Amino acid sequence: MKQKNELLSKNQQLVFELIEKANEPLKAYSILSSVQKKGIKAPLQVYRALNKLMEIGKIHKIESKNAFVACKNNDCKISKASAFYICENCEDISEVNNFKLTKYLSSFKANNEMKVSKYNLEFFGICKNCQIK
Amino acid sequence: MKQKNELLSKNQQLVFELIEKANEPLKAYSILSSVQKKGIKAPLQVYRALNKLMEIGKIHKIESKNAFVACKNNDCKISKASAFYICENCEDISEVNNFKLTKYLSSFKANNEMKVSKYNLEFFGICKNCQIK
DNA sequence: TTGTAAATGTTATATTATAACATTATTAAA
DNA sequence: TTTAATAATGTTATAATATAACATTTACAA
Repeated sequence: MKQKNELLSKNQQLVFELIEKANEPLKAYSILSSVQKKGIKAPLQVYRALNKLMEIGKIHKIESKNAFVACKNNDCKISKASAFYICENCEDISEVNNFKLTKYLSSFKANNEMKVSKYNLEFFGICKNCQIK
Repeated sequence: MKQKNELLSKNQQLVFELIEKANEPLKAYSILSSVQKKGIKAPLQVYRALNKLMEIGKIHKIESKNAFVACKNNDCKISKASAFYICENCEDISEVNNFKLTKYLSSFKANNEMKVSKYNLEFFGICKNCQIK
């Protein structure tokens, strides 16, 4: 099986390290400005790395925010199934790691409408921390 | 209860009619060019109408496509819970109308992480029609 | 009738993403 | 080990998506 930690190219490595170390989703142009010291000069170089990283399941895109996070599910099988909690108050985003949910959605078939090969789910609400305040 | 068919303003009406009649998700600038004959001149006028229509649940945004569709679930209760099938072959998009799924996701709580008030789910795959070909 | 919120109109600009084309690196097969 | 194919890179320009800021008008409840 293709491993998630297969060798990354130079640009892919730079972009991935940045995303992995961040404790929040990063936007493409913010990534760009962070890696400009390291030789990446143009948006396209970032987008190409991002696209590749998504393809191999090392990162996910938070569609509603146009931002990118490292995959926390260290299992390449579910790299094409992503789910997130997004706090509407503090903007904190975390990946849902719930086996039942993954199983339920991955095998979801309604009226035989479609062979589902991938999904993305974004839950919005108020996170635990913000509920206390 | 606030009705979904509450009175819309002029611009909101124009934009909504267009989206409702379309048989595919529409993009903001495509909407703009369609309504330019009818007095709407600037992107912002379209975006403002779109935002309002989303707020009251008459349309949804397909986040992965930056496109907008009319809500097919004629029940305002679930206007904040949207799910779609997206065919990766023909780009056809349809709203999932599955009570069990809605119920499952609306009441989803994992580790008490978050009070979920809204979600968006996008399934990708190959639609029935494209599977035949 | 008047004050407030919502909607509109308008110009400019910010943000996100890809097209097109030239070049270089990597890899697998002959 | 050459060669051919694929992937990755570099670069400039531009397309596509979305909001800021400000002035004005409309709707409507107090």
